[in-house]
Amino acid sequence: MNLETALQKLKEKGYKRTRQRERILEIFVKQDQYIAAKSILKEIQEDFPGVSYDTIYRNLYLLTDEEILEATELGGEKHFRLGCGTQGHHHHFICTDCGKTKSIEFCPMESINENLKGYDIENHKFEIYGKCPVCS
Amino acid sequence: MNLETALQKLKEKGYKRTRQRERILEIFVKQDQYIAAKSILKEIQEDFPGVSYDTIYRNLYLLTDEEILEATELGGEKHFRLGCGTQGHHHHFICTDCGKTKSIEFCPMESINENLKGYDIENHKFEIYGKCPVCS
DNA sequence: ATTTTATTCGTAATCATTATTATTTCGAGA
DNA sequence: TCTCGAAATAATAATGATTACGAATAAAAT
Repeated sequence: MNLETALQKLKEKGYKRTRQRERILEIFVKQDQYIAAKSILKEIQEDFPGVSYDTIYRNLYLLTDEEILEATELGGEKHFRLGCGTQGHHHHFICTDCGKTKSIEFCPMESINENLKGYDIENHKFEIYGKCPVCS
Repeated sequence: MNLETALQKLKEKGYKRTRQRERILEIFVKQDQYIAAKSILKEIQEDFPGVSYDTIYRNLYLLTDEEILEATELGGEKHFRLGCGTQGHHHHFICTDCGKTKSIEFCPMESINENLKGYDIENHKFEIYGKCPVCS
């Protein structure tokens, strides 16, 4: 996803186009990997010294809700990356060192055969963690 | 695993048998499911009103290191349960309303057949989200 | 330009977890 | 049984990530 597509998506939902929001998106467009809130804050502070965690988290969650970003948890911290909306449903291997990912086409929901009668399934998460070839 | 086996295991390693440690183990033996540190603390405080988080975490990690407990992360909190021998590795359906979980015996890692050569796999997560029968 | 409303800033609170230090308890050996 | 040193605990404070809040600001609608 590119910057303009993401901004367009926000505009359609009635969200305002702010400099901070733009800057956050830029970071994700540039770096195709999972990034921690802390790193986002640090990078944004170069342009907006007064930016607060409130702004960072509010936007990260907003963008995640709007399915522009995807979230996961690495080492006790939430990390975010640009969504893969166009590429169809898939999962990821995630490097716990650098945050880079590799797509996994296999989806466990296709193979699962458990008795979940009465359970209303809305979503699922399947992720493999470890070290990528570069980091291992 | 039963209480005596676990205590025996600790004794062999030279760890002392304390009332708190015993009580923590009892809880896990009685409830065969993942439990958060907070819940352990609450239950222990009925017998030992002054027990501190330090004691809880120190023992949970000790027991995990000694492979008596297993740890995982659910909803941003570390959870622990008795190690294999009773139930084995499994995953969860998690209700997004009430937070209750249901065990899923199926593990996608057994069925996956992707090319991950060069990737050092350390861990994985498979969770299904939705509404449990009570909440749906 | 004015108004409306979302968004941000600055700061404080919260929550889980970890660390510190003095005190207590366990249990091995006398 | 008693004593003693090591281990464990209690009480509390610190940390780090995340969330919350009121006042101020900025985007966009009229």
